Amino acid sequence: MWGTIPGVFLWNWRLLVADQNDYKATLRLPVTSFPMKANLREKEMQILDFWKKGQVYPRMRKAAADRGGAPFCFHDGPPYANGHIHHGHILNKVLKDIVVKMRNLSGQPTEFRPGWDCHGLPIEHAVEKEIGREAARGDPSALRHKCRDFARKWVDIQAAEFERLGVFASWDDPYLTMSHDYEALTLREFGRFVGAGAAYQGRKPVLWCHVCETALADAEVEYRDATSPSIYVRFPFMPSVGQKVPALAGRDGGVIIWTTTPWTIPSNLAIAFDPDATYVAEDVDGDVWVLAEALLAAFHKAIGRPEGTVIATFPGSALDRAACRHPFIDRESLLIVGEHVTMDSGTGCVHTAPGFGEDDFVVGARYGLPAYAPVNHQGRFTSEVPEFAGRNVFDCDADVIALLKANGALLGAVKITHSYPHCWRSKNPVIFRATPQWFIQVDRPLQPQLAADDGGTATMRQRAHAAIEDVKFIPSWGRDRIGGMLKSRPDWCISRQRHWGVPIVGTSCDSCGHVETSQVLIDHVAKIFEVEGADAWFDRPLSELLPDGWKCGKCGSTDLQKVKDILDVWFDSGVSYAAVIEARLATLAEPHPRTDLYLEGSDQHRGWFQSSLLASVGTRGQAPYKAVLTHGFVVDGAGRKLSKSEGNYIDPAKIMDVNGAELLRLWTAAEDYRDDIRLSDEILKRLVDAYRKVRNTWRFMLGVISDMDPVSGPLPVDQMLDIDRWMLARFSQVVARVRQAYDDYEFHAAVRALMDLFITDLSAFYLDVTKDRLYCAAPGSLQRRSAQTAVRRILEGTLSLMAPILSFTAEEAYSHLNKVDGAPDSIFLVPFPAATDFPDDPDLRSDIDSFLEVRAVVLKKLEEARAAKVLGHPLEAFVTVTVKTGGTFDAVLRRFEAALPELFVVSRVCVKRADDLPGVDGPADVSVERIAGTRCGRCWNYAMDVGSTETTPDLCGRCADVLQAVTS
RNA sequence: GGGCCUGUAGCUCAGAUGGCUAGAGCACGCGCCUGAUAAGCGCGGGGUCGACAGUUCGAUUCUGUCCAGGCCCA
Repeated sequence: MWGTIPGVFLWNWRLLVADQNDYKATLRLPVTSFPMKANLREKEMQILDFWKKGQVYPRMRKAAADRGGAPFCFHDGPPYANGHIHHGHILNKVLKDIVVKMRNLSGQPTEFRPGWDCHGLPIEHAVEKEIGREAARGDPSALRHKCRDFARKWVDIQAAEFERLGVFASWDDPYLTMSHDYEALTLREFGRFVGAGAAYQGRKPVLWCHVCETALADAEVEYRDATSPSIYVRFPFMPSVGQKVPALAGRDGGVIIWTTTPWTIPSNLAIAFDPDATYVAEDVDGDVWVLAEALLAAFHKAIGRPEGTVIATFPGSALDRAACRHPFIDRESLLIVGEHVTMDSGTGCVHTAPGFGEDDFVVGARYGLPAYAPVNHQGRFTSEVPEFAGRNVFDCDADVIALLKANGALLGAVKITHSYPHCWRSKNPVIFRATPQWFIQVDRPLQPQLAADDGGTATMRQRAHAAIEDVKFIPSWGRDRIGGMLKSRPDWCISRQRHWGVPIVGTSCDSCGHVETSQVLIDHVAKIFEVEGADAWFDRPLSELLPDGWKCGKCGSTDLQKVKDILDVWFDSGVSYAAVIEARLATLAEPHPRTDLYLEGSDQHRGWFQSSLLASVGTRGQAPYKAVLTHGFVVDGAGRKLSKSEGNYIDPAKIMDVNGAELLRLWTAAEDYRDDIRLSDEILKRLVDAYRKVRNTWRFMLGVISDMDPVSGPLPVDQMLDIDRWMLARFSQVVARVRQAYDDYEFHAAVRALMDLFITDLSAFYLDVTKDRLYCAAPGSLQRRSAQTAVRRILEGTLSLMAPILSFTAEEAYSHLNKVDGAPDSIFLVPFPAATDFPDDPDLRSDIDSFLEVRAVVLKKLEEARAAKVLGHPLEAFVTVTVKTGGTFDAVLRRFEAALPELFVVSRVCVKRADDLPGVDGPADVSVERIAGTRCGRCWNYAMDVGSTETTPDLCGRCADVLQAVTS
């Protein structure tokens, strides 16, 4: 153990008779080496060391396995390997730790294999900053090796920080998304989608800087004010408009759009309406204009023309799939509807260029519109737009406006200043530009064998919806949340134009430009990755990576290049089920094994919960998990998000420094994680108080039982006193409640049930009223052993039940317990008690409940007597209780009559009975007076028989007997 | 702006198919003890159940709107 002495106390028998005036030495006061002051900062380090050296985590799992429980499969979601851990990580990992410990102690062997997400932009950025941009661009291999070192460094740091919290996990065997086998598997999983035909190349607008000639991530964009043209443009009706809205049949007119990027007008393919908003057609000097009713006045003010006469009113949905004509290109502009249309500004008719806007792309895709983007990587128009070919798009704004004007389509043009995205490096305004990307198609029918449950015809989206019906969400609204996102999500764009990740393995042909990949190619390269990692794709020439005979599938050329894209990191982590869990579960008899639990913050409904679901449904036809538990975010005492700049940030390192990790563990468990969980100084203070209560109560219990031999000391239950048996019966209720709370993942309810036990039942009642027997009764007497038996069993039970939460303190207290030979050396090897381990006695519990009602009256009367200075200590009281003859309370007091002074902690109790209790509201009429007589010098009771023994005139009969027995 | 969620004493949490003066523990106040002592015990004060409407004989509990806050989108 770690430098403490087990709490066996050797009584100094000679003291018992040393001084008749100092009877204190003849009492059995609590004795323990378990200190009151926790000194957690140092103690936790010793305990961590004990756990590590003692192999407690693996032995805990083995102990559960040896007991034959069904394994529980938990899967850790990988945090991102950059930076120190913060509150969110702590909350998440401690919750997982509680689950893992609770399952093991319940008898289900459970492994916690931690993981880290190692690829991706943030790490690439950090490294790029370190080595300089040019170096990073020039040598992707070197960049990747630095990224690998960087991620490895943070994995080690975070692992140490997590371990410091007392989290039991396989820290020396984590899974890393950058390990060779993981990278090989990630590629293979991509290969499965390729093999199934579910992965395709398409185009999608991404943020693009034409100066840097590169795609940008959201994080690489900063918003600053810019001046842009603001124009209103009329798109002339085509006949289909009149067919949809009869009032417009045969009329000249147009739909009015507004935009601040005139250069995108040549790429317009559609105009989007809000399907539920009201639109009007107004006659303005014989021409009919269509726009949203809500923006009519603002529009006319902007163009400086009075409103016309409204000739028709209709919902936006009325024009769905009608069409207008492009103002200067011979092309249709389809009228469509989309939820993204707002009435904030413009006309409610949104100019839609799917190649140049995210929303435009998504809504356009729904109508089968292509991501038309006739602009090259330098931001210049291609020859597809002959009017502007070769010119930078921003330089063309004025000419587009002029062209519109010449065609009579321009209704107004002004300059506005607004917030616009800029490249964080070149500081230039960026554009959205459709570029070639790789996608996983969501609405494609799955391979029939994967959708067998749905008759073999379901799409991936449909199958995903069906799959979550069979998942338990905790809380249950998680299903609605992920379901809602699933419903409207576009195809999964899995490519990134970056270096630090798993490459999309494929070739592009120098001769014909054909880009291709296949499952055969991928599996071939994956074999190389298994040995060398994904770095091989960057380090080796293509010729060494291709299978024999690989050539362009279109023209047969062998002049090929590597595809340069990498996979989205969400794909990496999304396949973790396949990488980490699947092989382990394959040994089970279940036909479609799934992980028992995923446990992450609620932001992961969009993140890992969903990427894992899609990755698994697309390749296995089922969800990877049976249950999904989500927790809220850490916020301050007022419910606001934590932020260093707001000054409401409490540094977790500081909390650990002052109060130890234990307090953060208690905080995690005590708060209801389904909502956001709050952290403030007051909350921490309250938790410190609660912690001390538990610690002191354990300390007292350890002290009280220190002289009882754990083998020969305890009494059989049927020999125990009523009140001690009651305590066990009450504890059996608590065990049931706590274990239920654990099973339901309601840790705060478990904490509450245990705290109630400690405060209300143990400290304020049971341990208080038992003190007389524990201190004064003869060592080895039935009275003492009866109480000690109850205390010991409850101590052991609560240490075990509390261990998943107060892991450090439970372990520490357990080390101070005098144990049976061969007893486990760690509390984590002691299984949870079962409720049935403790004999319930409903009649006894009910009687004590009634008794406690009477006790409340007595306590109140004692308080009144104290206030009136009639007495101080309750042992100075003589209590008379009058109850109604034949009632419940009569029977109850009769049952406990002999023990009443002990149970009220007073010297004498007289029970009277009456047929009627006039003016009494409550169970009994109670009166308190100061007791006459002499106080026993040893037990301080004012007993009737003090002085009845000649040799000890200052002792009561009981104490005289005790001393007599011990000394003779 | 949209989706999902939350709002009961200073703090953490209970609670009610709508029905007696809305509960607990802690904190706070007052007191006791000094044989759990940087402990232990007792008593007490404290809430317009986020706000406003509606349904109802009756709402904190149901419905709607609003306010405040959180996550994810836009």
